[in-house]
Amino acid sequence: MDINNPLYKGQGLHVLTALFTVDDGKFKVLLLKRKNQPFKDKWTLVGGACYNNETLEDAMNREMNEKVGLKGIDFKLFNVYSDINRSPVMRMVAIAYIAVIDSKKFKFLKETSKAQDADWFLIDRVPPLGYDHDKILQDAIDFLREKIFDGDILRNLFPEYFTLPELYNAYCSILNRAIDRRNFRKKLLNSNLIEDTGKIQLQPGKKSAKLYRFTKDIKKIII
Amino acid sequence: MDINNPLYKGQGLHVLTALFTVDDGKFKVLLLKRKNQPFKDKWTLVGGACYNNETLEDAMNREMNEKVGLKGIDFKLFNVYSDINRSPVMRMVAIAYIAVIDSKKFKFLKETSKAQDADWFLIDRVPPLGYDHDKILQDAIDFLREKIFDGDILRNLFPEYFTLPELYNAYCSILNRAIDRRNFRKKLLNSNLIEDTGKIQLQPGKKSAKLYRFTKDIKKIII
DNA sequence: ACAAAAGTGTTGCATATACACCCATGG
DNA sequence: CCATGGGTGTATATGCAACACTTTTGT
Repeated sequence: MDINNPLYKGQGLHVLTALFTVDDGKFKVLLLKRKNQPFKDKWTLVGGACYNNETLEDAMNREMNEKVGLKGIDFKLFNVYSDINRSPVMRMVAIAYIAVIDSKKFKFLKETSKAQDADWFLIDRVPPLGYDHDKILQDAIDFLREKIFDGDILRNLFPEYFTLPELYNAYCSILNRAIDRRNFRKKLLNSNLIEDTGKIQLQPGKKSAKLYRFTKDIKKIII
Repeated sequence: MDINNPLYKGQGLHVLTALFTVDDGKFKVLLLKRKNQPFKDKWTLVGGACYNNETLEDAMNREMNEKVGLKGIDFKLFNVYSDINRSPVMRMVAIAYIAVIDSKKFKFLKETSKAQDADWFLIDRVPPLGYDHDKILQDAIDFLREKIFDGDILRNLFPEYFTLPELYNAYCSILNRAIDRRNFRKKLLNSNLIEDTGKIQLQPGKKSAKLYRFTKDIKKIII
């Protein structure tokens, strides 16, 4: 390739994550309020520009830390966005990831040097977003709902132990519909996705529940 | 973003397609022999750099035409590759697509201004490729085999009519294993992926076979 | 005793698999 | 009549959906 061809110049890469949680039975997405132009003061998904000396995954980890103070999040690629004018600053192609985390174990920062605010938003109370993030978020929701039974995409929502009713409620919240409890138990227990830990969770005011965990061997989703 | 930050400069985008066919019952991939540096004289997948005034899809169509003279191919995203040194020229992130076409209807050019040679290679007779295309090709094969029953990814392999035995042979070639013929028929005919055209193909030396076509409404694969 | 949540089985239906024979055609 | 390849049905197993009652615990 001719590195001096002007058609190759001035291209950049965005990395973005639609970062979800289920908190108090509610399906939510983490948004941040931008501190800088473009789209200053607008809410967007978590992300930013990839440097030329890092992989996309490294960039996503760095941005997650810089913008909202989160580290060690697993994310999965789900799409790529390349409309020429999706950024008003320069040509930026967005690589879009999805992640689901436990909002009690992964605490975001309300303000950082790169964002003036951040918060969990109910999925049906999302304000208009900057860039093309409205569409990207909707695609991410569709992707998550489509793939939720196909792998361990909820692993980081329950990084340690969990009871089946907890997992069940997370599924129902994300899918926004009731699932049959008995069928859900059978399906999950017959999969090799989760395993019994032998431990019991004593719950005040409730019957005790068995504790499960995600199995170590990752069952990957091919995007 | 600070457009003058040197960390944002000098990034480029590759678009690549692992372009497959089934020809004479053999699963093959289209490779081209590079005319220019880097990797001059090496075989690679079809692709090239994306310009800053076109979408990735436009770039892929243009490269497909420039490098091997093919137009109007449908391709699907399957992965992204961002190792920093995957190109020796500059930082290039590769967006990788997959496509399957009818080698009798889509004729490639042996030589173009951008490639000194091109050819279909048996999938198990692929020479060492330039860039990281060996890995990308292997990922593409895995993806295709994983998704082959989930959508119309073979639509362009049979752009018009086809008989069920023809489709059956394509599946077996790609999967590299025998499928039960009766079960294959039931599965495909019960799906709404293909439909009977009412036409019959008279075949010299064989029993006539019904002709089918892919249905219009595309059943999309969420990548 | 009652309220709240955990836990458990069966049946019917749809889909996937395994498997063998008949039919049409050309030579 | 035979070789080639197209076309078909049945039986079994497995996965999915619908459905209600019992157990534990705290109040």
